[in-house]
Amino acid sequence: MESSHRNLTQQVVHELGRKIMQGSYKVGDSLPSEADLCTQFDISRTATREAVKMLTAKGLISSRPRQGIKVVDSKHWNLFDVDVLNWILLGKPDLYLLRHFLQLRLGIEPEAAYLAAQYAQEDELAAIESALARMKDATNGQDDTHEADIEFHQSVLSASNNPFFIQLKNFITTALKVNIRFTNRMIPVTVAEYQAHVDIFELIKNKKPQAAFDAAMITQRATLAIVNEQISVLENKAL
Amino acid sequence: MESSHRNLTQQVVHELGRKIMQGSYKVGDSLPSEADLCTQFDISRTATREAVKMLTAKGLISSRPRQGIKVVDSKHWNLFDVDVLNWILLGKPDLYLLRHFLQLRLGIEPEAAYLAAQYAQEDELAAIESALARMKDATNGQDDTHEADIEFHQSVLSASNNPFFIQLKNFITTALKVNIRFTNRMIPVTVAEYQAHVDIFELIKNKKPQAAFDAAMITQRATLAIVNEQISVLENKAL
DNA sequence: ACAATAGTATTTATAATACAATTAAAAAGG
DNA sequence: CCTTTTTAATTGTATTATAAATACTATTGT
Repeated sequence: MESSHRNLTQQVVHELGRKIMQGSYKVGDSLPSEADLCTQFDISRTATREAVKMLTAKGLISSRPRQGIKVVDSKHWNLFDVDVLNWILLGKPDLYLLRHFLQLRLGIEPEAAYLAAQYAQEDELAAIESALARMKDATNGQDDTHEADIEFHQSVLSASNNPFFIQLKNFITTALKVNIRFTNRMIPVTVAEYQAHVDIFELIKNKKPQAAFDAAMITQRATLAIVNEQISVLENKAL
Repeated sequence: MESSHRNLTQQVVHELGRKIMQGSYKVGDSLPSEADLCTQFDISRTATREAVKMLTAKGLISSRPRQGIKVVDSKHWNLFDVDVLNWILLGKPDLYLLRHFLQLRLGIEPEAAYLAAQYAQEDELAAIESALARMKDATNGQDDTHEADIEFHQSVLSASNNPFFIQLKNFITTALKVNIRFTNRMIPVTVAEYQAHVDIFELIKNKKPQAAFDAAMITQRATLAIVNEQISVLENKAL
């Protein structure tokens, strides 16, 4: 038990949530009944039921008398919930999932840059700049590459001053982590990548929404194109 | 009680969730203790605790011994949860909220159209076309204007074949409903609006991703510009 | 044989009670 | 004044009992 600092309910939520998102329990499958879960986890019905309710609240399962506890259709899953996203990450993300993440990032991030260029306050600009400084250090191996990258994208979302974009920080963070799994480079951020980020920041700072949008869009489309290419190579090999 | 068909826990979840999103309980405020909630709703601790756990799972509250039950910072709220969105709708959405909704729609919908143009299957195209037919009927007063509009936007998201975009159907639906509150026209869809939707559909059907993206983007930017104008009129009046 | 009805058993829903664990705040001690 | 200890408030967990919902089965009437 690496996570005994959390209470019983939370541990069970985590365990069951993980299994559902990993596919151990598939859509339509029944989970063990309350009684069985109690014995399996060796906990009271109280804790079990509270865990079931939390997973129900996240849209993963339903629970009705006589029918039992079932995994509901994935269209009901709250994919933007921070826990659900982490459980996705604990699974085995494939290239198709990475593509899905990138496709939505393509929708969100250029527009976030646009809004940041319109609405960013001084302190929010400073936060982006601070992330950039960490990225520069990372090119010299003095800071963590991936963390700095994540911080940059998060700070742009914050600067949008839109609560919906801010809520999507979880999503973007997870998307970046999935990306890291695949690129899997231990090498530092390249100078070119760093410069692309600096360019976006400058456009935000100088209040050029459309230019910031375009700059973000171009780099995102390029990344997506690479993944699309990888997928078609893979699919041609499979024939 | 208009909603006694739901079980006790769900009723309490709804009641408390609504109050939080309406601002009756503000960020940082304490909710009544478990014991007080039991007496207020005249239910057992079991039902109360399960409701608290569900709201915790949706990121609205935290619950710790001695500290009690508190509304957490709004950046933790799962704003894309279908219940949370409905509670937002039950509040008093203002123009700023409408703008926030439109800003994210601007990110999502053009890209959804782009993906639909790439990946839509026959049946998904048929679904979009069916929504368009309802919109056309609506221009003649033979169908509900707003429902048909919502169906159109939902069917485009479905056609993206991306689970994240599909999950955002709740969000878009709520955004459209908020929009309806403000435009508040009982008049049928205008021919121009209908034609704009037809154009996007044609571009999706003919697999022109970039053109579909641009067409969706243009209409969305126009809508947002109107709201921005309304807000600046309002703010100038307030001086 | 078939359909409608009633009965049965399984599972979750709710309640009530007891005690444990946590922790913020008060009290005690230096 | 600062640190430590105690206290009390609140949630966390367990147990037991009963109610409600509902899928399945059996019965009954035609």
